Amino acid sequence: MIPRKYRLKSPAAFSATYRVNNLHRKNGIILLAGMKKNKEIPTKVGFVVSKKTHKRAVKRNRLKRLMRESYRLLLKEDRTGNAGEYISLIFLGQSRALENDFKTTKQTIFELLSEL
RNA sequence: UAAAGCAGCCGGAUAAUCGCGCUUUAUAUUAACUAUAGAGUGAGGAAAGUCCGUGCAUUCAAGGACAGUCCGCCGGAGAAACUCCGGACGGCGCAAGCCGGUGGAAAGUGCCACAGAAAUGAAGACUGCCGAUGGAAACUCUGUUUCACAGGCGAUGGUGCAACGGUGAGUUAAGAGCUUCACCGGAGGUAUCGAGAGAUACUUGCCAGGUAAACCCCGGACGAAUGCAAGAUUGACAGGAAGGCUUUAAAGGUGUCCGCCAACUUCCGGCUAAUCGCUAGAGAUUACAAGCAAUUGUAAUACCAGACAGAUGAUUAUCUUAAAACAGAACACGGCUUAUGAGCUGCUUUAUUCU
RNA sequence: GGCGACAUGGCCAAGUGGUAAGGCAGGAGCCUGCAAAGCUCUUAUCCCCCAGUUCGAAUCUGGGUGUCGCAU
Repeated sequence: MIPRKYRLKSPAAFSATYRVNNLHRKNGIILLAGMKKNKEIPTKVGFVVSKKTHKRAVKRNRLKRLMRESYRLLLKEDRTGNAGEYISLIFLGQSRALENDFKTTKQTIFELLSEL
């Protein structure tokens, strides 16, 4: 789990990020990036796996945890690419990504961040 | 040994590193927020489905009548329940055992397609059986056949899920539960046993479909509505509609009516943030006692998730044969139902073999 | 998390316990010189699934699955 100050929290922030519509897809995971920042604040991240993706809460939570852990480790290793230039990021999990293990998920997240 | 039945257990553990939620302590900061460090703690047997029942909260009412909803063998347990335990009866199984929404169809109404003479009304139209009497025919002339018909009968009709108890015999002109018989099924009565559901025995020819998971009748239970996104507090922001003089109609609250409450103001609607609600309980564990059991009582012990974009993850090692199945708390609790992995333990039944 | 509704041919759908209407679409035929229109015929043996009640269930009862909605 990542610390609280790096989390995207308010519904308004989520809808603002969706409006920018800066999409990157790979391997069942979609990355949405918000606007570029003009002052020094932490980049906030949200993780979403909708109920339409899978009915069971266990599998949805599993995917969210894997994505979170991947981002946390990349943040710690300082390998997030240009992600620091954006105000907010959202990772959207889709049904294709449900079966992936941790290593695959981490590699996917890394490649997505490199595309920014 | 094999095949079954019942009851119960487990639902990974330990360590290290990197991390997260909550509580709390210390330090920094005037305080709060926040940051750092330490300590404690952190998903299930179904947390699920939301199928029942409660607590809790708000609004209305606290009265009466009607309606409505639910339940339905007996006894017990329980806060209550489409709940549990013990029994009765019925069904299934060789058996251990399992399953059952199991009051009333003779209070009434409805429905019973097609087929069938007829589908509920105790009908006897029809098809039939018998044959007093009268007529006719032929002959072998005590009679036989045939026609009409008063009457007797309810056996015959093969359709249907179902045909007015069933099967066989007797009786008879023909026949029939026909107070004739045998066996069987049901119903009533009496006696005994049982707390009761009911059981057993004797007896009465008493025997007149099914459906109530159709309306209904009987007996019993229930304040209603809305659900923690209930609701309370604090702070900031900010409305909309109707009526207004009289009459009529309509208009607020509870299922309806009466009644009652509210009536110049009433009704509707809030938005945002924070805090509370929020977890010490019809609770958990252990022991003892009562009871066949469900369950109850007493004592001791500890406090054991409480989030709000929503906490349990990642990597490695060891153990176990293997670490897998179903699956994630959101106010709480009692049940039911459904999903599910690898096994283990105990008892019981049946079959076979050996002693 | 809470509350509620629905499921009938390929599509839209009616159906109060007794053979599952109708329209559109599809197929075949008639008509026409050829088409369109019109006419005739045809397509449900699992009425979302599994049990139960009943002689008989799309319909009644219980359980499950899926889809959609409400406060938003």
